[in-house]
This record gives sequence, structure tokens and C-alpha cells, in this order.
Amino acid sequence: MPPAEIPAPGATNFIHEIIEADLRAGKNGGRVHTRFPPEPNGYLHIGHAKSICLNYGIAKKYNGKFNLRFDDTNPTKEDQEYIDSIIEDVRWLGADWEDRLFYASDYFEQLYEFAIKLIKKGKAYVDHLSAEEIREYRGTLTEPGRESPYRNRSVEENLALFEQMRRGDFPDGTCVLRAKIDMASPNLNMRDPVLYRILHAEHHRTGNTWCIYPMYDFAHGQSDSIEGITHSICTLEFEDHRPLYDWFLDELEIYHPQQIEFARLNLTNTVLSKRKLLRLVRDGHVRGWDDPRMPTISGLRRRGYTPEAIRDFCERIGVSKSNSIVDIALLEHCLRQDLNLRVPRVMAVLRPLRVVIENYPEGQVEYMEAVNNPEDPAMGTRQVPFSRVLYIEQDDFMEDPPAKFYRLAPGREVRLRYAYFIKCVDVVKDARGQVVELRCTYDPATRGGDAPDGRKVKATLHWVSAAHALQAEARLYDHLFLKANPDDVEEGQDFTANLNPNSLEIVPNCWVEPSVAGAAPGTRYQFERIAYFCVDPDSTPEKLVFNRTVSLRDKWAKIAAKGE
RNA sequence: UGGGGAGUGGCCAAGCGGCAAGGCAACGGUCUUUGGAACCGUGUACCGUAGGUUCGAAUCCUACCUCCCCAGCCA
Repeated sequence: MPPAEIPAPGATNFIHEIIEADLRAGKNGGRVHTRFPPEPNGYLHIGHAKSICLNYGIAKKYNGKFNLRFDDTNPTKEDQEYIDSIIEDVRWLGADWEDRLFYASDYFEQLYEFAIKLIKKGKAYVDHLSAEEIREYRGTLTEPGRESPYRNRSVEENLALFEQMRRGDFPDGTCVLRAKIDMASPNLNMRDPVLYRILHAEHHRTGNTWCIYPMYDFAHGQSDSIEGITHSICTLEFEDHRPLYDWFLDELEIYHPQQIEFARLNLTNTVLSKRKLLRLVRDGHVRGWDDPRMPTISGLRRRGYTPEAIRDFCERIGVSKSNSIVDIALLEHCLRQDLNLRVPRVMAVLRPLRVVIENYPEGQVEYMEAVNNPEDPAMGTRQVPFSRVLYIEQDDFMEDPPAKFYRLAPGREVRLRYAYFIKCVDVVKDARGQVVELRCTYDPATRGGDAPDGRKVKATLHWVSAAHALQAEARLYDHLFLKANPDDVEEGQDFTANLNPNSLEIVPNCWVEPSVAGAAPGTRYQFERIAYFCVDPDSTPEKLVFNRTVSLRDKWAKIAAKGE
């Protein structure tokens, strides 16, 4: 259920409540305008999706507007690659910024003018203290800071110095522009924060036109103001920056957006910080930002997630101000919920066990009609070839079955989905005693899956015709981290100690029914009784490659696990 | 021991003074040509703690406890 389709009135979280109160009070002339303001220094992840859905959802719900703006104020960490990926991801998630794609760098000249205004008001000064000295002068959490000796330079001197900074007269680190607020403030953000620093770095958009760049704090609030953002929604850690943003807006006498903070998303069994995700990529713990195990949007997309499932998830987790860790099982639930209704079924055997139907004529092939999706008859049917030699799943046979195992066993009869009842009459083993083949017989009267005499079987197995099946590789993914909280480690260890060594299992020799031939990367299927899969971009016509998106819920797995 | 936030069943989360929604998870069961899906059922939540106000408090007041964020010329 995309946010775009639920314009139903009524607050569903505390931010909606605030907005509705504003609307009732006639604030902003009834206007609602939000934005998503990423820094292009990494890939977007599921936590960002929460913010995107929140902001875009609000714009849709209250008939407002939504901007995409890059807060690109630090050229040393940003890159066009990130801009491209972010644009792709936000669009894929379904948020529409129409023609309002902006960059904080679009406002560099304006921001510079704002700085001049503060200097002229005697509210900003050029400080020649070194970075270390500034830190020392800032004081601590419990002790007030000290004023810089350069704090009381004249307006003229500050203007001249700032002009020189812009002109490039000084090397990096020589001096900074600082706001003149209160070195004794209990809020460290108010202790004369740095506004501009010298960075002789080429900016991915403005090139070399600037060698001074505004700090995020000096750019963010004003950018929102410039864009007429009515509700600046951000995460909790910016709560104590709010007084600073308010100070800028007041001193500059410009439009005043309202900042509202909410708790960022945390998910069990994964990490959601850019720093840690970057580390996983750099250290080769995963194959890249779009590794299907990554909680990045690109990773989830490659894994087979749908935007709808992610939106539904973001809807269900709610929005509050308390730090929380959402169970990743909820994300997976939303995924299954969505996939179940729209993804076609297909039969595939991951770990093949050869089955020969002794009484089935050699060379004969029958085409069985199979339903593409029992949840949606409109998806039609397909023909699946059946012949004398088949493959079934190794797990579907046990020579010495325990009590609740209903599947195939010596002498037992089961149903082959959409085909016949078969009975196991013999088990063929190799020299090591491994079962390598099953000899079975079929009952021609059970074609279609029912016995005219009314006898029942307790299990239905999926299968594939050996002569017709396509070879494939399956990549089975599991949680990236073993512990719900990856940061729960022993002294001296870090989160990588909790990495799941089995987060990727490659099953090289699988067989899938021929109907999937030619499927494009990204195509999703449910391999019946196993899991949802999608075609990976690594797939070739010769060798199909499938990613396991999410497994089916498996009651037998639970029963089996309990038995052990 | 400065400032800013938060504490409701295993995990999220409603609740805004009148006698604790919902979802996920878990556990039973029904049904089933996916042990899938669907459907039905199962939790004495002393609402962080202790006091107080009130006929009545998760909701108001006081104190305390615990957790998170802030000392980048990062965002």
C-alpha cells in the first residue's frame, strides 16, 4: 500500500498531529512542504527509506510538495556516483520530487551573502585559532568554553578577511568563519560554531569556483528556508542543533521552517550506519553496495525486494521519538505479503535427487497444466513437461522417516504437483552408501493429482523433468549478522566479530522448469515450497543465477528443529 | 556531577484523566494438489521506580532510576 494511495485524513503519528494542528491554525497559509536532504557520500539504506516515506507520504497526504535536495557541503567526501545512486533509489521507492531536485551547492552564493550579513551585524568573525585550539577553547560538557582572542575583530577586518578566504589567499586550515554566540552555553552547538572552513577541493558540482565551504549547520536550515520547507523533519541527533538553526534564521530574518525530530530506524541482525556499511564494502565482507545481503536500497532491490514491500514496512513501523530496534522479521513479513499476491510460481529443484518412473514409457513427454499463481487466477496457467526421469528435492526423501515426515520414503506414495501420484519402490545407492537415485512407479489414473478411488496422500512434492530443466545457480542469503544487535561484542572486538559466516550459500547445480528461460534480471518467482527468488544481473542465457529473496515460512523446518 | 531526548507485553506502537488498540514474533488449531497462503484461537501488560493530586492516572505533579545524543574546520 504505497503512501501515495492513502490520502485518508487523520493523524497516524505525532508528526501528522503537529502538521494537522498547524493546518488548523492556518500556519503557512495551509501549505505543506517537505524534503529529503541526503548528503551524497554513501548509498541509501532502509533507514533512509523510512525518512523518504515519511516526508513524501506527508506531502501526498496533505496535498503538499516534496523536494529532493542534496546537502553537498563537503566536497572531500562526496561524489557524483552517490548522487546518481540516490536519485535512482528515491525514484525507485516511488517518491516524486517533480521538478524540484536541488542542491545546497545551488545556494553557495546566497549562503555567502548570509555570512556577510552576520559579519555586518557583528554576529560572526574570522578566527585564526587552529583546529586543536578551537577544540581546547570550546570547553567540555561540564565546563564553559573560552572566547577566542580573535573574537572581537572589527566588522571591517572580518569582512576583509572573509573576502580573502573566499579569494583563496589562505591555505586550508588557516582560519574559519565563526558565529559569535555564547562560549558559555550549555549547548555546545552554541559555543561559536564554525560557519565556513577553507577547503581547496574541487566540488563535484561547483568545480573550483569555491575554496571555502559552509558547514552543514550553516547550510541546512537556510536551505530549507530558501525552499520554503514548512516542516523540516530530521532525526533525533539534530535536536540540540535546533536552537542554532533558529538563531541563524532569526538573525538572518528569513522564513522559518519548523524542525521536527524523530527516531532513526534500527533493524535487528544488520547495521544501518554509513560508516559501518562502508566498512563492510571496503573490507570485502560483502561484494559491494548492492550486495543482496546489504540493507542498502540497491542491495534490497537486487535481492528482490519491491518498493511496495518497503513502503508497507515503513508504514507499519510507525514514527516516534524513542530509540528502537525493529525486528527484521517484520520487513520479511511485509515482503512475503507483497510477493505472495503478485509473483508467479514455478518449480525448481535446488539439491536434485534423480527419480526414474519405471512404468512410464521411455521417450514420452506430457505437458501438465500448472497454475501460475493460486492467489490470482488472472495470472493464468502454463505447461510443464513431465517425463520418465525427474529430479526432486533431496530433502523430500528420507530412507528412514521420522514420525511427522510426510514426504517420500521407501514404499510410500506422494503426489507430484500437477502430475501423478508416485510410489517409491527402490532406493539406489553409491559405493559410499549415499542415495543417488529413486526408482518409483506412477499411477496413470492419478493424472492431475487426484486418485479416482479416493485414496489420499499426505504430501505434494515439486519436481522438474530432467530432460527439460534449465541449469541454474542459486544464491541463498541469510542475515548478515548472527546477533540481533551486531554491536553486542566482547571487549576489544567490533561488530564484524558478529558477521554471519554463512550469510551467503551458493548452490551451483539447481534445475528449474523451462518456462523461466530468457527471464530478465530482476524477474521474480516463487520456487514452490522453497522461497521467493529473483534473477540476478550475473545471470546469463547459459547459466541462470537466482537470488533467494526470502524463504517461504516453513512449518516442517520448525518441527524438524524441535526434534533436535 | 552541563544541555537535549526517551522509557507501554519478546520486538515495534496506539493511548492526550474514566477503568491498556493494532502489527510482528511465539504457541495451538482449521483448511489445503505449495507442511505456502488463508482462517480461528492463545498473553492476569501491576504502562521505568517511589510518592502525591483526584471519586478515578499509562495519561497531571514531585523525586529518583535506566538508556540514547552532544566536546568534527563531518553530516
